[in-house]
Amino acid sequence: MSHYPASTIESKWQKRWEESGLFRTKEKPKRKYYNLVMFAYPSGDLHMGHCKNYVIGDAITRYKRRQGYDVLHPFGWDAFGLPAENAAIQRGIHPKEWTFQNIEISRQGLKRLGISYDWDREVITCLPDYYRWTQWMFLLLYKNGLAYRKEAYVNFCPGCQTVLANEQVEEGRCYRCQTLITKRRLTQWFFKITAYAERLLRDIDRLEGWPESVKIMQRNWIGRSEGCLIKFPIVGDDEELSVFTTRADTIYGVTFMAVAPEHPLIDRISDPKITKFAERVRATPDYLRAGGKDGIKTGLFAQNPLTGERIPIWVTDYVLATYGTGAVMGVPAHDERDYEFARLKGLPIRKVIEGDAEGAYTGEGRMINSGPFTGMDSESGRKAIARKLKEIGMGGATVEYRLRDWLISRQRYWGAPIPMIHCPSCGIVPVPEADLPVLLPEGKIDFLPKGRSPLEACSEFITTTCPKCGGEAKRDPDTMDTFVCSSWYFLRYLDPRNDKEFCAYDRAKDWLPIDQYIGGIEHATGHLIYFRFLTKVLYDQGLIPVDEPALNLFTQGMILKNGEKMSASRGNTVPLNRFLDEHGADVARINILFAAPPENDMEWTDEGVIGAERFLNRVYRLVSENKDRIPAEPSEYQPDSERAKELYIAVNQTIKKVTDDLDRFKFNTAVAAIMELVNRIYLYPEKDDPVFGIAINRVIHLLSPLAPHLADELWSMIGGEGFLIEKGWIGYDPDFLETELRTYVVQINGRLRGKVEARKGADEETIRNLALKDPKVKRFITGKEIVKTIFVPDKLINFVLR
RNA sequence: GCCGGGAUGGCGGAAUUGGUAGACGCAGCGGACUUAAAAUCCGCUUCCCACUUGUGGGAGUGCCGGUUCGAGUCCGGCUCCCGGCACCA
Repeated sequence: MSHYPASTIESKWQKRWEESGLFRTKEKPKRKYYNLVMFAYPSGDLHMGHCKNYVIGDAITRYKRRQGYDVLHPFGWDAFGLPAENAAIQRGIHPKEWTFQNIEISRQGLKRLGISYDWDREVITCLPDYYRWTQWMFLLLYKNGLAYRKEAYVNFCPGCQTVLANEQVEEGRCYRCQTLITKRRLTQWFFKITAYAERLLRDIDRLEGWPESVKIMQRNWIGRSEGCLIKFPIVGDDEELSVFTTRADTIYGVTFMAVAPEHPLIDRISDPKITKFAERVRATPDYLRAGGKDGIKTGLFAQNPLTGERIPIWVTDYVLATYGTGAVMGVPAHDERDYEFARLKGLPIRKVIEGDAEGAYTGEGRMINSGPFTGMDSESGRKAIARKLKEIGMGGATVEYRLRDWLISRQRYWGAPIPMIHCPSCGIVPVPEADLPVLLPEGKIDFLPKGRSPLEACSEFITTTCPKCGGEAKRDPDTMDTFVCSSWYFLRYLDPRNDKEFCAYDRAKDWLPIDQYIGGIEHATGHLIYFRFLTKVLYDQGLIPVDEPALNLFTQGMILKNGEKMSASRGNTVPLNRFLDEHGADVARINILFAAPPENDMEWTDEGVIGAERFLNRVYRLVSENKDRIPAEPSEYQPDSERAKELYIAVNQTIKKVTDDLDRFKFNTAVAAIMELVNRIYLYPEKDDPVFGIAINRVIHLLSPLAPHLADELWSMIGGEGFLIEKGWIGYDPDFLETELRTYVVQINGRLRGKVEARKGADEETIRNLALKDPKVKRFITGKEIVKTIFVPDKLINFVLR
């Protein structure tokens, strides 16, 4: 295949773009458009699998620029995190050095792809200039009671030797290394995201430009559940056992109480049999606990607050410590799990809701055996019982969420140190803001993970003085979850060199909210909740003007190779640099945009590359062979022949189609439309007809957001000035969108039987007469009666026969 | 199990509001150019049947049924695939 000189063209234009500062953001936007792609972990082996969101983001940026927006299109690096430390352990290279090498490689790759980032605003989360403000965020949350320390059973990854947030456990495994998660009882820092659960849930309704799937995932993740808190007094004790239930209407059917082995009540029992059982279950990973049913009597009894009945309390392995109160009321007749447990342990089963089912009847119905509530339906029974419980001070209606507080401590080195000091006399003291950043020590560190932070053994870091009393104290040895760094990076782009604030309010006002956010759907219940949370906190503090960060979200699919996600460990990557050497950036871009709708996963194939390359070659040839016939700035045009008019209409239709498609992220059909036009131009016989040159000129324009290097090259070949990104987006001539003559479909009983040509806007009579003249139609109609005629203007006529 | 999303030629996919199913690309077939090949350009290309060989007929968008003059599109029931959650009380 003869190639157009892609690499010459691409390096030439990349150099020119850079020299002219083409992608530098306007300081004061008039018509702002904040276009944000999720920043990246600098992995060092940049391959095609990484490129899809950059290519999409770039196409949108260039298109919006041409529509007259002042676009902010920044990029940065989510630069803290485990792989850097693992590299340090395996290869003896310092995480910082490894990270910066990778950033350099990746940045070059993105430049070679021709992505229009404003590199002046690059942020790198592992630089003190950045993590200083991550630490500042921590202190802000702390001051507002939203960062706190507690002892809890937490997810621990034996592979990474660190604790993890709920969002980082997938099917019982670590999201990074897939090691099975175990539980550990540790004192850790949490962010009180649950305080925002209701707002995070409610405001999902305002995210009109988000994919429905992401919104549903977030709603489920937050997991709002309306129910009732019920206090069961413990017999012979001042304490009560509180439970949460959505089925208060079944309270007369309680035959046992079940508590999680982590429940504080267990600590007060000294029976070694019970303690041993609880310990054993606690040590069992969640994934092994799931589904099982076992338990042991505590010997304690609770009292039903409505009936006064004595009910045995059991420790069980099936009650979750982390949901509700860590205890449930056991209603075997109406809950499958309680039923299973009761059958196993021979506990009584008491029906209190009418209804038939094998095992437990979990539906609603008329209440029976329920004292004064007997005869009510479930729903009114629940209300009445909640009211009653509230009246007697034993509970009442309440709302629970599945969402847990965000555990942000990590026992790793390569992260932002938690800016807290532990003083033997003053307790936990925050580092004064003026002392930020708390710098990560760069001396000799033993990175080998041991379940404790490597920083703990680094005395130059750990030993400090208490800001309050001046006495000797210790720093918190843990670093923050990298999702803390990534929950506010979109703000730093707005004011990246500010050393007084994380971002000046005016800058935030200029640019927020994000107009378009582009990234992977894998962040649906992690990053995309965290960054909404932090936005709300900052908004509540009056620090930014919006309480939702992004109005529109686009989640792109993955690029696959051989049906699998590209990754170095699978050995199925298409390395970026080699591909760019062989085919060029525009071929990569067109292939990515054309092969599948952007929200779908796409398979990277050699055949796809061939198609993209052939197309761009065809365009290049068209322009280079007809340079002198193509005007850079076409003047007013009126077609002077039927043929010319047809092509001119196709040109205008294509402009409209591509414009509409780009507005809706339908890059694949936009490319197809341009291909179609190019095919038509190739078939146009009269090369000296002005419409021929005009059509090619329009192709160059339409291609500019998608294959920008080639477009600028062709633009200069035809004598165009400057860069296409600076030109206004081309419009279409509404007078030439439709052909005068069109094909009307003739149907008989809804089946296609013929076609007739007629003028646009022809009336039913005309079409009917034409249709009835058609010999084929005639044949079908002969001997039958037309009982009804359906006429759709400009489209079809349908005869209903009997 | 629950909650989403999906199923269209040999393949990726298109069809904006119920109105010509299969745009565009790949692969395949045929032709032109060439000493030849590659590249390029042009044409054909859902399946089945018929013959007069370019025309006619039939079937067809996972399966079964419905609504409608007309269904890939709407409704009911199912099958399979993908994603999320998963003892959430």
